[in-house]
Amino acid sequence: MPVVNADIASELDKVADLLEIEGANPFRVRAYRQAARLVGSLPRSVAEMVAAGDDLDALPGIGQDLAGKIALIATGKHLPLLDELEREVPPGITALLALPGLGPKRVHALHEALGIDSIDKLAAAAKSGQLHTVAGFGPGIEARLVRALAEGAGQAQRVKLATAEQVAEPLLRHLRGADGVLQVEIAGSYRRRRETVGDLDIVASAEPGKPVMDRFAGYEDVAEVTERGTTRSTIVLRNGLQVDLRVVAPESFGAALLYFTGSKAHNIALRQIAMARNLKLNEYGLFSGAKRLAGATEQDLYERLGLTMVPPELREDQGEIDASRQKRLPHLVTLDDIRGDLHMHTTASDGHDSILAMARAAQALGRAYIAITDHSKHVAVTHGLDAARLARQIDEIDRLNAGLKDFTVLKAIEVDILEDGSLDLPDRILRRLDLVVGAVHSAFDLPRGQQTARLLKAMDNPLLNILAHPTGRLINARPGYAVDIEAVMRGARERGCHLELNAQPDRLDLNDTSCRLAKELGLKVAISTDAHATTQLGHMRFGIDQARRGWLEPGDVLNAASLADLRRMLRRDVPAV
DNA sequence: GCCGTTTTCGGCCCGACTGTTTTCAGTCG
Repeated sequence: MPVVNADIASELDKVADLLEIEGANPFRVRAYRQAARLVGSLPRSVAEMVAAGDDLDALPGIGQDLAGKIALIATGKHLPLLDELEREVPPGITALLALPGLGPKRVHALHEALGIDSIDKLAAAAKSGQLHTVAGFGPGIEARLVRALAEGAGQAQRVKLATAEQVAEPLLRHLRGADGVLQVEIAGSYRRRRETVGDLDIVASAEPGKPVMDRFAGYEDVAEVTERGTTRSTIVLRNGLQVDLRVVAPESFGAALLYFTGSKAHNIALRQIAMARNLKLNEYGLFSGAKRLAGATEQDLYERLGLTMVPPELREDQGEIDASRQKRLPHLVTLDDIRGDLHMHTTASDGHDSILAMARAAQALGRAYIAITDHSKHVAVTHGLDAARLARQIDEIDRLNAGLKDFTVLKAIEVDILEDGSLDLPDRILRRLDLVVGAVHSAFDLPRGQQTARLLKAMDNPLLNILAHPTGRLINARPGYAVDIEAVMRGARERGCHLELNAQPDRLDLNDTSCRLAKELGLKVAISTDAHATTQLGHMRFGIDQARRGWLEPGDVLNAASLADLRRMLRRDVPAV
């Protein structure tokens, strides 16, 4: 069982947590945190890089020492440093860091004074009123901890982007209606379009002395106001989502938006560029001494730092700063580039609308073509199609196309990839289709090698064109099946197959880092809605968000092509490479 | 622990808010 990047990242984070509680050099702690973040976001398997003899210390922020430690973890060995730290600091203690108001110093103090090394012991101490006997713990902090424990804090889960949008947009409108408000934008990971968000960061500019904070705190959906200042306030909405609002003067709006959009790593890199020029960058602007050089817009700030404006989706310190400096930023795909949609269902299987309804709705969204991809028979609960029913659907689509103007419905299927890698319908019927989308809906728990071989075997069938939701993950609900995604991508490229970025907000599969890997490997990605109703055709935008985070340009996206070009690229007898 | 057209040593992003304080440490983003 190979060690996956997320496991390595979590080991490194654990080291950072424990070092922090021990009071280690904060920059050493940061080095571990940055390494964890880097490893967690690498598209390639670190275990495989180690096996291939790649130099890990060529990675930014990884020196000889960390390279050695990462290689150790990647090969399944124990990290002596971690063992040592766990002897000194009880491992359960790190869970305390997740509580609001508890950082390394206070956790350390609690452990020293009362021997608290777990949430349970903290709860007991709070209940018996011992907490305020610890130096630095007054009634305020005690009350806050008691409340957090009662609410089961420490388990806050990030919410899906689409879910966050549902509460964010009305709040944004509420703030825009406030007296004296000039500009309001949502920043943070929401603006970077991460697949999930931990909280919302809102930046506003306003005329001085206007009651914007009152408007914010008085929002009807507020459960609690946890911080209330003149320039910064924090509320918790009734659904548990925390929202921060920062209000600045108009001349600082761009700087504040830049700062609160992050990511943190991107900001730090920008500040270092500013420092190298003897300038100071903060949320109020870019300064030379006391003189403000820029601040009203992000564009000005980037330009004064010798950079071109970086789209928020790329601000992860993953090479975008160098690309910006060299004017080599990608021209990211936009919703307007999308010409078609290659995965959707109808009433024939588990969809809610007819083929014609889906076609009309897609055309109204500006698409020129769609593919109808109902399930095949193996997914019985969806009333999947057998060969005979698919044959009738083919005829129905032919008749329908004859009556459509400037729009084409492609005959297709989402055929099940069975456990042995064979397809759920015979070639003789698949051959009559315009394209074949294949997907796994069963046997999720195969060993990694076997799952990978299953997908490669499915793609061996020259009738298969697109591998749908390639990892099978459901955000916040189910990890993907174990699979060597890079091997699948290489296999797809050799065979002239393509991979899907499923745009359902709970799938987003391929994810952003896999998209970037696909691009590096020269593989085209189909961004598809997998719509089960006309209303879901709009989910395309969530797919676009992740594609942009994955640096994809229109030329990397299969369904940004015209129908004629698409048909050419779907031909398996002429490999794309 | 990392890193280097100012450095192989001495730096490492910066500010707001809270609570517990009499001028600031800790936490957070």
